[in-house]
Amino acid sequence: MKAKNVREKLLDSAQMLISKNGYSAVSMRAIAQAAGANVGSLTYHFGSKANLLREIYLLHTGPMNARRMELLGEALRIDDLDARLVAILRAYVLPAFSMSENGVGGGAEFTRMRAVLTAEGNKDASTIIADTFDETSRSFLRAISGCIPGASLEGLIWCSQFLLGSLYYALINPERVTRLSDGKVDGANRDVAVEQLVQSSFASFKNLTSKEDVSP
Amino acid sequence: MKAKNVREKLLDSAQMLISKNGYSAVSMRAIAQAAGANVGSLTYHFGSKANLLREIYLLHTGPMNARRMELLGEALRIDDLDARLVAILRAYVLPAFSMSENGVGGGAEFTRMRAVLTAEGNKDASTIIADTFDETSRSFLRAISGCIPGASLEGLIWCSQFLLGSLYYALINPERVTRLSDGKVDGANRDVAVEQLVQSSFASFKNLTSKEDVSP
DNA sequence: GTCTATATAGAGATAGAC
DNA sequence: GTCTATCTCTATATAGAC
Repeated sequence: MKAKNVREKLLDSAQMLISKNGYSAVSMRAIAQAAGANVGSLTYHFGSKANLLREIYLLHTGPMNARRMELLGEALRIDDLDARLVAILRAYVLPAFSMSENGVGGGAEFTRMRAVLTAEGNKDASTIIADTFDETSRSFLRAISGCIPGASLEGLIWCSQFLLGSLYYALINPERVTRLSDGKVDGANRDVAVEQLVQSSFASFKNLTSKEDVSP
Repeated sequence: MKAKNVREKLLDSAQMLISKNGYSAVSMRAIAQAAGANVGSLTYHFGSKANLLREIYLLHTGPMNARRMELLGEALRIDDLDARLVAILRAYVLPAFSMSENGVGGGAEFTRMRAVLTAEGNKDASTIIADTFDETSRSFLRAISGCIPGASLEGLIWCSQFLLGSLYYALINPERVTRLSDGKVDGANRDVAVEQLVQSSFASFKNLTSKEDVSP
């Protein structure tokens, strides 16, 4: 835990506030205040609010996709198709929920921020988000497809869409889990969330297996 | 398609704009302009932006939950557990995707707006959203539970969380489906989305069936 | 019931002192 | 590199004409 300079503190505060309240609702003043800095320093370091957002993305996208691809590579070495599929799904989900040691490469807060930005459909954000993650998604789609003989493209695409939606919502609204279970299930427990998500989407994907193709 | 008065037009425009861009990003001016009305008329009819949002909710929540509960009642009359579960899931999903004839009672745009508001975590919104839908969710949870012998509460809660997340994301980001499939799958086709979502979550829920309890 | 005009506050961004 | 001060624009909300 080394001391952070103002620039890093500003990036942290921005990510934290935007992931919680959305991009439009968070003012540069609020970001500066949360970082214990001044408004002027924001424009000095980043020039504009849109560019501040871009810098946050640049900090995470590369490392996060690298982690995903590395875990995917390991998963693809598994022979058993079911075990491989589970490993692939975990490779996709894990980096979205937890960061690497150096504090970049994904994590729940960054993912939650992405979820909020996607929902807002913000112009500043969409140009940045655009296809940053699509290449990785395609690699995972191919890998998943290889585990499910006879699955239709339509089914695969929709299931992967539902996987991402489930992932986002688990981070956006964990309170609902706790509330709906009368406190018996903790929505904020991310290890549990990851496992439940992996199991749930595994079942969905497996369900796509061509029904005619059940020869042993 | 009867002629709409200014008040109704303002409600429509507000819902449309907020569902697309988020609550904070949409100004009262933009809402008034989209409705072909004046800013002053907004405060006259609704008093404040927060209350405008409340009125949109009041217009939909009652009828939408009524439709869901009616469809749920029909589903519960089905004897076969698998067929019943599918019907229950469809009863939950359908009203979120399409309105009743009178133009209220849910629909994709209203649901999308709810998704965006949840993501933004907006204060004005959260007090309104709060527990408006929780009672319905609880009824569905009980009904689903009755179809899956031996399912754990934890599994049921998480699967229902993933269902809602999938539903929201299907409406928030349909472009991703189209883009990821190179145009081969149309993310905007809501009939298909509903069926894919029902099938996918059916498989997830069924997967919760206690493995020990497979006596015929 | 709907408009124009306006009050007040806050936004993003800039210039220049230190 | 970080601050203060300020410019300009836009926000919500209000008051009063029609």
